Amino acid sequence: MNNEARPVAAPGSPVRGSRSGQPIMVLFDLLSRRWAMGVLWNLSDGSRTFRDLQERCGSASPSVLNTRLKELRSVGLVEKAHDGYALTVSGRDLFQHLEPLGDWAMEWVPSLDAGRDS
Amino acid sequence: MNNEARPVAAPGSPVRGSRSGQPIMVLFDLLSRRWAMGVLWNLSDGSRTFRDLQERCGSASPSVLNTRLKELRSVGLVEKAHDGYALTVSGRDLFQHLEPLGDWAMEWVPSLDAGRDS
DNA sequence: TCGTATTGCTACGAATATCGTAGCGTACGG
DNA sequence: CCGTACGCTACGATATTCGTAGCAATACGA
Repeated sequence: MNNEARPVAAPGSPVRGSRSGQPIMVLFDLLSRRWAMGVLWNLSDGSRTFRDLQERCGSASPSVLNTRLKELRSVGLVEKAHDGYALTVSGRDLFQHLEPLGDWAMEWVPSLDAGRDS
Repeated sequence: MNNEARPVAAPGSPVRGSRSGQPIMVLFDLLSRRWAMGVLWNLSDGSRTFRDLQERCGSASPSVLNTRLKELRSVGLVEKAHDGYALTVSGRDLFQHLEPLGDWAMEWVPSLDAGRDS
């Protein structure tokens, strides 16, 4: 199959090219997988079902979504709740550091149009 | 060719599945491309040459690196300096929101080993 | 002027990741 | 039963990334 959860981290050993094994690169490696951040973001305000999550992530394919969920669960950022998936304590902790990006993005995005042509 | 800079954003229109067009999703879409965050991170403490960046990014292939650089430049986060590449003002601004992740990662990574087997 | 080193970058086939769609098995309500 | 929603798997088609080779331009010393 193609949607196996790729190993995450093992800091100090090369993962997806993060040869340095620096913690931040391990984290970037994880977060830069498709929809990883989107899942954290969408779980931030409460637990959601698999299919709900799917919609909110631009109809991401179930295989990738499931893969991301496995990975995020394997590193203890996400867990299963009786009513779907939810952030763990450290998941919420990480989200707090992601949250400011939301405000930043809202100021940044308009400046994109500025340089877009007409 | 394969290493064309993919369009970034156009908030409101679907990009790589970010159907919502929410600014944060536009940003996530950009940042989750391979090495995007790594480039920002490695440029944070001064300008670097193309090849220097390459090394620091786990020997990322030149094609991807160049593609990322094009994209990051096209959205005004990175610019060419006489001695390589450097963050722009808003690039540094964004980095400030990324930086706390470094500390977080250093506390988080050890907890990964804990649950890794024996 | 001739190496030769370094730099920025392109080319391109092979390897991976992601998408899109179909569909299975379970649980629940009517 | 029947319909619906759920979590999730299967799998071929696409898209992205890797790995390696190599070229043009610049800089440096011999």
